[in-house]
Amino acid sequence: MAKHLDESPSLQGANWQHHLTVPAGKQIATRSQVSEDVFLICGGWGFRFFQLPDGRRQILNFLLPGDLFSVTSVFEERFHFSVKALTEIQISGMRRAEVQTRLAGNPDILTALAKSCIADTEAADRMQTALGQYSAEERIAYLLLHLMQRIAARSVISEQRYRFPLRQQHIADAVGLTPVHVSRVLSLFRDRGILELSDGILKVFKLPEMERIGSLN
Amino acid sequence: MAKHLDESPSLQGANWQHHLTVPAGKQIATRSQVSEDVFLICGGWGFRFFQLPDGRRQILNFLLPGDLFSVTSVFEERFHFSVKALTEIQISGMRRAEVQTRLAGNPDILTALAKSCIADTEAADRMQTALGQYSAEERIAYLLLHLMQRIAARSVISEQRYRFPLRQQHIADAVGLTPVHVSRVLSLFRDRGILELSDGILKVFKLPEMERIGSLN
DNA sequence: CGATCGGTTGATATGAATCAACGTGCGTGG
DNA sequence: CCACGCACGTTGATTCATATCAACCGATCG
Repeated sequence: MAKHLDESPSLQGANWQHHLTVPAGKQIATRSQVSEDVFLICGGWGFRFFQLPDGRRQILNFLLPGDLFSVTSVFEERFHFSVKALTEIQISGMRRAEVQTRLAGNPDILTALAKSCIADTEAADRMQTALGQYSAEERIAYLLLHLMQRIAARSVISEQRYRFPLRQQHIADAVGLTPVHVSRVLSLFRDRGILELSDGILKVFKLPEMERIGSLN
Repeated sequence: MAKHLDESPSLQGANWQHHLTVPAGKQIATRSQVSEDVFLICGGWGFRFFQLPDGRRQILNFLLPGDLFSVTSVFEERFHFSVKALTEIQISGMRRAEVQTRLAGNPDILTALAKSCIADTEAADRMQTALGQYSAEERIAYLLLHLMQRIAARSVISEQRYRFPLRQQHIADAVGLTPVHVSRVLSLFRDRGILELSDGILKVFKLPEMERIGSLN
């Protein structure tokens, strides 16, 4: 990645940090790739995934503004996953060495990282549970609820209308179903008046019903 | 937990750390429980899991000697998961406050925690991929391979014979299948001469074949 | 000796995958 | 401006993988 960046020498003293904009659909990082930088999402959506040799792909999570690609990249120079832009996306890269020296001198950063680690671990555990134990309906409801929470934490939402840039293929790859089955389940939810998802907008009509289906307690 | 421990006042100055032995099958920690301690497995096997209200259970991972229950417990006093002893188990509990003060003064501890976090995250990502994308055979082969690696990292193994205390129910709960299907798949592996699993011993006859089935690349 | 637990096996049911066709909107190039 | 291709979603028919239900076995234990 770092190779492509505009070093922006005009901002003197800031060469440990850089920003860039990536178009929708572009792959940003690849498994096994080594990078000197720790990346943060500043705007737009991305996702982290594993690509299997036979074409199957598992989306591990979606990256929203404020997310690091992964807490692990603060310590590990090699990605163990790939990352793609879902929408056009702004990312900020910071030199790992710089992040680490700041970390050593500033306990607040450690606290922030720890918080992030806790949140990621819990989210991963819950998703693992959803994939291992849940039916198709439950998984999809769970994914939507989880993303709604994350969206709502970042922007005010009204009338249960969420900007929602995932295609059905992304939902499928995240919850381990085929796109056609995702389509069927979403149609079912629509028919039952629970929610509607189209044109990048998710509208929720029966939140309690949705929680009954997809909440992981 | 801490309530039950023998405070062992004979070891003066060591009241920030204590050890205990737990019998097989006993639950050690429960979701939402608060603890002052960070726990480490010293001997035996345990597992971390989510219990769903309807009885379903997802085993998140298995805990082997040297493992913390979770890196997150160093920072978070509340467990977001439950833990059970699989075999009889020895665990060591350390006061979180003490761990944190040591952490502040000793970068080696931070490095160790970071390593552990990286390993856990990668393992979780891989397991998530297995659950989302893999067939029954692939999942079981993957789980066994993963555990074999972890066992081999802790003790010399010879002749591809592993001490393996899981019941089929545990395998089922870890990979999201029913015990009867686990039985069928294991029988199939046995019939094909790939491996044999019984009496707490896993014997692997065709490692390459197993890796062909269950390796996550 | 009966009860319980863990595993095996067979018959059947079911949820999701697969295969295929079709519709719609959209961008692109003629 | 139109025609075409392509991405995305929908729907129907069928297949397939795994779950469910049930019976049974052997070992272990009180």
